[in-house]
Amino acid sequence: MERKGVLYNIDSSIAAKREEEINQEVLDLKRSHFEAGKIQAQNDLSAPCEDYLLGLVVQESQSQNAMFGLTNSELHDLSRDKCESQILVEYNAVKFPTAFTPGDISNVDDVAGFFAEAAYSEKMNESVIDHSALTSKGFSFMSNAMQNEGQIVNCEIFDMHESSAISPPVTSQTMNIDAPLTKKRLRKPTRRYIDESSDLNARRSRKREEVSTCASASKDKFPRVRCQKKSRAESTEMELFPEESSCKAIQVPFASLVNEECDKRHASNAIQVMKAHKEATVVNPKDDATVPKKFDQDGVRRKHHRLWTVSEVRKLIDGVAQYGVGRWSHIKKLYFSSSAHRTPVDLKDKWRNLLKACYLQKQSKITEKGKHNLSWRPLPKSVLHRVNELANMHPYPRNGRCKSSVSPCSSSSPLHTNRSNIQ
DNA sequence: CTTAGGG
DNA sequence: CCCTAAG
Repeated sequence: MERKGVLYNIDSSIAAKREEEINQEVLDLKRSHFEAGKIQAQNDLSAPCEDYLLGLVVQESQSQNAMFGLTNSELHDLSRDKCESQILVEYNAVKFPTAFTPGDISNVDDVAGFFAEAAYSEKMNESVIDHSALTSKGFSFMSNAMQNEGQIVNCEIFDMHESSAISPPVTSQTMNIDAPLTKKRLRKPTRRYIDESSDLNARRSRKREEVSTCASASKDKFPRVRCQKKSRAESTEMELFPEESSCKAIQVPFASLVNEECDKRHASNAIQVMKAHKEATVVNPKDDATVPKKFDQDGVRRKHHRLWTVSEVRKLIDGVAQYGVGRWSHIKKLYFSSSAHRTPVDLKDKWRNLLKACYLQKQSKITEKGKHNLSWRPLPKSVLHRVNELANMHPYPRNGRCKSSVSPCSSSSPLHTNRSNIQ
């Protein structure tokens, strides 16, 4: 208020006294207008004020303006500010001690309706309308005026439509006041339910609950709905993201697991096809497809199926070529040290599967059937060829003889050393 | 702990 | 991939 400073500089006592007089006049007039029901909206609130101030200023212009050196517009602004703020602050001080601040009322659509409703709410001393309801209404009102997100978030039990739909007639206010109350009574257990469900889910180490900062009108309905309905979609969506590198426990319902496995198989097939395409020329694409593991509810039941990439298969083949079949731990240390998964047992199983695939491929080649099994089709022919060679050179212990007979020393390049001893 | 083998 | 027996 620099103008006030100007006033005080000129003559503090006179200025203060004159200001008080002006404010008092404004307040009295405004109150009389309001109580007479003439003020019903923001337009009505400001219009009489300005009209009055115009007259006041005109009147003042002869005496006070000359004295204080104030222009008409300055005085007009000064008085109008006080007119708008103080009268409302006074009312708010009575009705809503904490809900209002001066100046927030500028966008109010229906002042009279709001005040009338407030008065009605105050009249009802039933326990149903507790102080929180009143306060929340006040906050809601203010939020509506300010369009402030933070305020709206704080006011959780409020429906914006009801506020904007409030109309001056007192008869309709019972409906307006009853609707939020019933909703509130219904929503309270909802919140508890949300907490409980979220705790339950957290205890099952499943999904996290997102805090919704949405400021929409019906946001109060969202948490419960999302908490229940979103679980299915969100669970599948969450597993698509790699959690921690250690693949800590995430549990999924069995149905979800199955479906996702199917989806992953398709996706990985596409990836493998691409890799096979690349593999023709490129050496080793560094691609450990980060597929999250799956665990069962009781703990580490089953890792999610991590599909073997072509590069992994090649690494495995190289390892087998170098160390021989059966020394899976060594192969794992040398070739799969980077990947935490792929235990030696996994390598062994994969090798077994590779041999099986190779055998099936040979069989299908013999029968000359065009239909290939989809499971091993994405494997490039070079890989299968090498598997075949290694299968001949290092026959699987179960099928062939003992492995020591064929792999006495780690032959670095087993390309030509394969005699057709045992298929 | 590692490996082989069945499921 | 999981589980287990055997070394």
